[in-house]
Amino acid sequence: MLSERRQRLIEDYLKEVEFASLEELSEKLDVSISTIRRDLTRIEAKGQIRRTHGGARLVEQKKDEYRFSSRQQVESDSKDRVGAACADLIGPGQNLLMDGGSTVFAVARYLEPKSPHIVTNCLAIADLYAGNPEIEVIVTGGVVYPRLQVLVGELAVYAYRSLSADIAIMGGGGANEDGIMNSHLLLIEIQRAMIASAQRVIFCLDHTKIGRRSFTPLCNWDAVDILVTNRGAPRDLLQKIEAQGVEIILA
Amino acid sequence: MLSERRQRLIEDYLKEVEFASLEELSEKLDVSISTIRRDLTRIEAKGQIRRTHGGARLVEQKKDEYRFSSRQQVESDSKDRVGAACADLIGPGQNLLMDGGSTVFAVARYLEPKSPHIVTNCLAIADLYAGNPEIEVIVTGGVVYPRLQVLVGELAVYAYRSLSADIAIMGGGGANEDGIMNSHLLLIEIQRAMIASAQRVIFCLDHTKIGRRSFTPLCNWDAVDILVTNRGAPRDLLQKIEAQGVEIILA
DNA sequence: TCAAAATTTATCAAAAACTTACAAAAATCT
DNA sequence: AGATTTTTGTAAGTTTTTGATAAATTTTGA
Repeated sequence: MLSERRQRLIEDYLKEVEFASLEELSEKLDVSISTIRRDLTRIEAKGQIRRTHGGARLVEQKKDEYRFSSRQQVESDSKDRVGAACADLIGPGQNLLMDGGSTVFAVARYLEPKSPHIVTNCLAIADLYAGNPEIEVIVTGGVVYPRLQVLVGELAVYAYRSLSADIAIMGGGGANEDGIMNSHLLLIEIQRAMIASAQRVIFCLDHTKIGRRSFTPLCNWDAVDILVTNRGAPRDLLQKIEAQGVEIILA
Repeated sequence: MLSERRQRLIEDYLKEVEFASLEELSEKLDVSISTIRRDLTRIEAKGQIRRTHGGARLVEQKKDEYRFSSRQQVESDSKDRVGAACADLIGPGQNLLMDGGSTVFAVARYLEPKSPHIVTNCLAIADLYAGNPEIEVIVTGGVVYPRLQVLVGELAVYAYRSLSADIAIMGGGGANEDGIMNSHLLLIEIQRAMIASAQRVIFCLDHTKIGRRSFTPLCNWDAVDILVTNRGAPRDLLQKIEAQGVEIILA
């Protein structure tokens, strides 16, 4: 049986029963438990289900308001892998500052098991965990920037300035050997406040962003502790970045 | 058995019987008391149940204002009419402060033609117009109050305090001839800041709220300019409120 | 109020489940 | 057909969950 066909069947089955154990799926589809594990990991990356000890459960679908309709689709596989790899770096109960943007949102989707404390100016992230009492979410406040569904302006900057956190998880519009760039001054103002308030700074940029230019310089690599990206990013550029003291993680 | 499946079963069982002892659950699910304890602790963290000595009981659902999903259905027709009537009071381009709660959300749904400027601590309202460039939405910031979809705490109060607006549109848990009440101190703190920053104060309370008590007094009728409610509210009570200088609008 | 009984919390070893690494099998490409 | 890539199953080591027990706490009943 083709793996893709099998994964489709698993999804369908989970939509019926909500939960399934690995053993149950293994018997039903007549493949080993390991194969089921791998399948579930892949399906999870697409966001439809969530793995648990011993099985998997269906993720209740949120309203489609936050679908990042245009961009998320394009490189969603890369973003997902970067998101999962970045989430691995987070310890349980840490204080996180989280940016807007689809890549950072992909990180957020994998954070549930870490029970983090999240401060964000991204409405989608706030919504993601709004009903989950195990995860404390603080929203910065600010003016809603319609295109990106993030909060910008004085209130947002004020909120980030007035606290300190373990880690800032950020995205960007592009990066080259000089540093990171983003598309809008309003966003940069906020990201600078985040960098200033966090002990460690992690940037998540899928491979399409590495080597791409954007409008305004945000910061140079001195300010960055870790860069999470995925295979496909130009090797030579990554080496130049690494030489500037940035730890690079390839998903 | 999967731990997550077991926890779901415990929830379901408690919804039937309201209370169950540890021993009872242990036998029924065929796991040790220790395991049941751990399960209950986890379920409690989600807010569905409360542990007691020797067992656990279902948490009685609050019948107050701030409870979206379930409550919204029940009196949605009343709330809708109140919402539409309140929206009629708003002029184009006015600055509004908007509370959380399902009745105020109903108002928000009718506001689009007015192109208002909205300041809110309610995530649902922020979502509603997040993609609409014609309506400026400012989010106050604050800690997400789980499953109520509102932001509370210092940041929210700070945001409301630091600006002024034409109208505050608010909800509440109940009202009688002495004034308006709500269910939680955190909410009251915020509502008081809203009242202080708005020129006019409009309360939207469907008929089930008029004459009902809630936990904590919020304000008396002096602070209120307009009360929007619907037919079905007790006449004598409305007259007493009107006598205190409140304009009453019956949807 | 005190002491006995019951319940909870903390701790630890065993069992179950997870991850990673690697070799065999299947599928795809040249 | 032969080489390369992808997929699958197995095995070793790690983590999580579970059940049992002892110490601390709360409740009960005189």
